[in-house]
Amino acid sequence: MSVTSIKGFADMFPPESDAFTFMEAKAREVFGRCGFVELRTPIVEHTELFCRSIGEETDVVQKEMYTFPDRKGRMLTLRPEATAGVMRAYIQSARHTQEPVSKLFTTGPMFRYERPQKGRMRQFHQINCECLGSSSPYTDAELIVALMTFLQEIGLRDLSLKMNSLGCPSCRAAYKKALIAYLEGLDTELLCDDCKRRMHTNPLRVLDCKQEGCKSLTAAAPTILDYNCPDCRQHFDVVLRMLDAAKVPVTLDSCLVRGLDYYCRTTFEVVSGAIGAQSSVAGGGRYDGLIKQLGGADIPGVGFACGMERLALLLPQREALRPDFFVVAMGQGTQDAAFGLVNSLRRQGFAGDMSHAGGSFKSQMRQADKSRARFCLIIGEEELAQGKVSVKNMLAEGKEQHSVPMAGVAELF
RNA sequence: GCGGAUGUAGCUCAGUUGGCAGAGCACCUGGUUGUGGCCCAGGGUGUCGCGUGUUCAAUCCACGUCAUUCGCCCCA
Repeated sequence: MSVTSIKGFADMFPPESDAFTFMEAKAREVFGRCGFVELRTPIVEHTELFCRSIGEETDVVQKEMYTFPDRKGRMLTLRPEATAGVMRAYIQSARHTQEPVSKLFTTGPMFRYERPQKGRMRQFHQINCECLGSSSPYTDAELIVALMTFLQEIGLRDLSLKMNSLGCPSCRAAYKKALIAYLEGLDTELLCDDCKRRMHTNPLRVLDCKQEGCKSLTAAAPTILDYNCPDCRQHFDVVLRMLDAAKVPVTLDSCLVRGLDYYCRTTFEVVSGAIGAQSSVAGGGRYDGLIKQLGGADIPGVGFACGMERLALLLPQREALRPDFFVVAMGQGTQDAAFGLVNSLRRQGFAGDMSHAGGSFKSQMRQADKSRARFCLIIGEEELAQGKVSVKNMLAEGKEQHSVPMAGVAELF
């Protein structure tokens, strides 16, 4: 083959494409029930938007974005995540002047230049929900319950919800100080190279390091929850209480630190033990300062993103849809009648097919079987002459078959 | 950006101290002028990823390269 797809960019045929359609439909249904409306934003944005929202120092911005100049030299970027574009659209449309709280749902492809591996593509797909305009902890809880309901309704089990509270800018600063003091008190030579650097630039990320050495060193580190100020603590307590009331099991994880700079207070992540190294299937949190930081009003928000490729790896196998019929045409002049019958049935809302290539009777019967249709509709010269169709139930064991008028076939379904 | 593994038929994979290229599945045809699945019999022109080297001879050895994949990292 001369031209192939780009590394990390996948084609999807059934059953994978069916799985994606299914997930999107379920998401619209579940989140729609929870009051979310669908927002579609462009795939390409000004590069600056992502630098300002995700954070200039993050890995995503530093080395993972698809950034390029357009024909007039303006720097554009293929969105690496959805939240920034949603915020931009929200601010640009002055949505907050039309409604006090906006609940927005969006889905589509995202792009990051990373090394592909299981559950990680360069073009990947996310389902996103953002709730803007409410700082209530009930909003955090509602969003998380909606997410867990969605995951349950697409058939996922054995997921765990990890939660943490990063506090507000002021109490987080106090925690950072304490954490740095703790880290400096350790034998820092035992930390990995990344963590030696990170402990000053972004000390919270040291907690999230996967290296065994770092893990054991940080096991006794001060916990961010202990440093949450009374307001933050109370906020988080209400969230946890509401999740408990909603029977959503939660695991507190003081090491859960999100990779994007804009998060504060509630953060959460849904992980699976069953899909390899890329185990995080959904993640999100509160980002109260983000809209203001992007030039909008001082409006709070919470949201999450859900990785569809990773969900697809966990999705239980679903049986493919069974068509209602397959028409077999045999003999002179039968193909026109068969073509008409297929169209008529399809217009009545039934699903089915026929072979346009003809072929032997046996060949057409094999196609009928392969299509998994419930009924095989046979039109031969004899049937044609009588205006009838022989109907064979393909799911029955024996040779059950009977003849019905062509106009009355649909009644059998 | 860094490591490991793997590239042989449409798919999953065998294979040879270096000597004519294999299986299962799938697909097609037939066994039955018009009855699928099960069974049986047939049906393959594969640049053995690509390039270079070693050799009388390379799918096999060496080097390079590209691709895929699993990890690291990062994140959904």
